[in-house]
Amino acid sequence: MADLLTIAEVARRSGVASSALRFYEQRGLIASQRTGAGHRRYPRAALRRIAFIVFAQKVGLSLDEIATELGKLPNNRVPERADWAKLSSGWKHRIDDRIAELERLKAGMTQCIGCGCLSLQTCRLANPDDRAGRGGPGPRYWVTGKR
Amino acid sequence: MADLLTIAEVARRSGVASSALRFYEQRGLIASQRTGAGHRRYPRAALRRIAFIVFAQKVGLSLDEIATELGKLPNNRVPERADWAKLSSGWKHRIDDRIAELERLKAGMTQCIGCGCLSLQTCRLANPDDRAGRGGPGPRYWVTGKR
DNA sequence: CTACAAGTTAAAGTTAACTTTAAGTCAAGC
DNA sequence: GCTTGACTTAAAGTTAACTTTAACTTGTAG
Repeated sequence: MADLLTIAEVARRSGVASSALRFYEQRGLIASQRTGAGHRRYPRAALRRIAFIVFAQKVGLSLDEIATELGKLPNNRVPERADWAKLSSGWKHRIDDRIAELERLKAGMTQCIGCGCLSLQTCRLANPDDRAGRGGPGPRYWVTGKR
Repeated sequence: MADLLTIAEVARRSGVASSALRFYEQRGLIASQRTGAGHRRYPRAALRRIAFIVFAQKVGLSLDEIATELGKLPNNRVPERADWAKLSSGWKHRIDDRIAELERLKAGMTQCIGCGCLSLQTCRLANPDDRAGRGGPGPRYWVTGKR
């Protein structure tokens, strides 16, 4: 078992496609050594870094945010357990916020829709951040960005 | 106060941009009458339909799915409270699934990362649907589609 | 020596949900 | 008669996160 992994091996073991790995490298999320032929070789530690990326995505972080997080890791040594735990410590709040929003929506299904008040103007459940209140063109509205 | 609303009025009252309303109409999610000049006019009931769309999006439905749901409404009369409630009854399960996934991720932050097992191969938290197990090129993988 | 599998790059394509732009119509006010 | 504001359409642009494609290079097996 070699110490360095090919891109195909990393793809198989992480479940992340080779094309995605190249894309991550291009975005600066991961790095690789090169063989004489220009082929990528990954140290075993890369797998954990990739796992972190997948995990963070599930939590809802964008690749830009993940890149920022990864930038906080020490670059003079291989990160250890405490380093990873430190990065993910802030996620709890984010997850809780999202769960709270979903709970609110769930309550709204029976209460808001049930009572017939399904109106964006008045209903705080459908319109918690007073979306209807914004005037002017303003910044581009992204549904995914709102999540 | 007129019985029919212009697109600007509907946009202001719903918080949904005019361009989005036209887009929804193009997608068959909403409909409008036209004046002699070809301008759109909306009956008051359209506001509730639009509110439903916004609400459904927050729950996580795609516009395609919402279109399907809206197709289940009676078309021989204006839908009433019971009709709307019926449509949204199935959302609870969906919301609960998503909440469960988030809870799992939250637990994984302290357990999985904390214990140092952050590995896509072995960890059921980061890899609940055995993502790493899929072989071959397979269908296109969309992060958003997995949510 | 020739196949073949596996790797490389750059550039273009994909998806959802809209927004922006360009070019034009129409009624009302001055 | 002309400007203004609100509206129309069709088509192209935007964003994130990748995938696909095309053209090419390398190491290894036979």
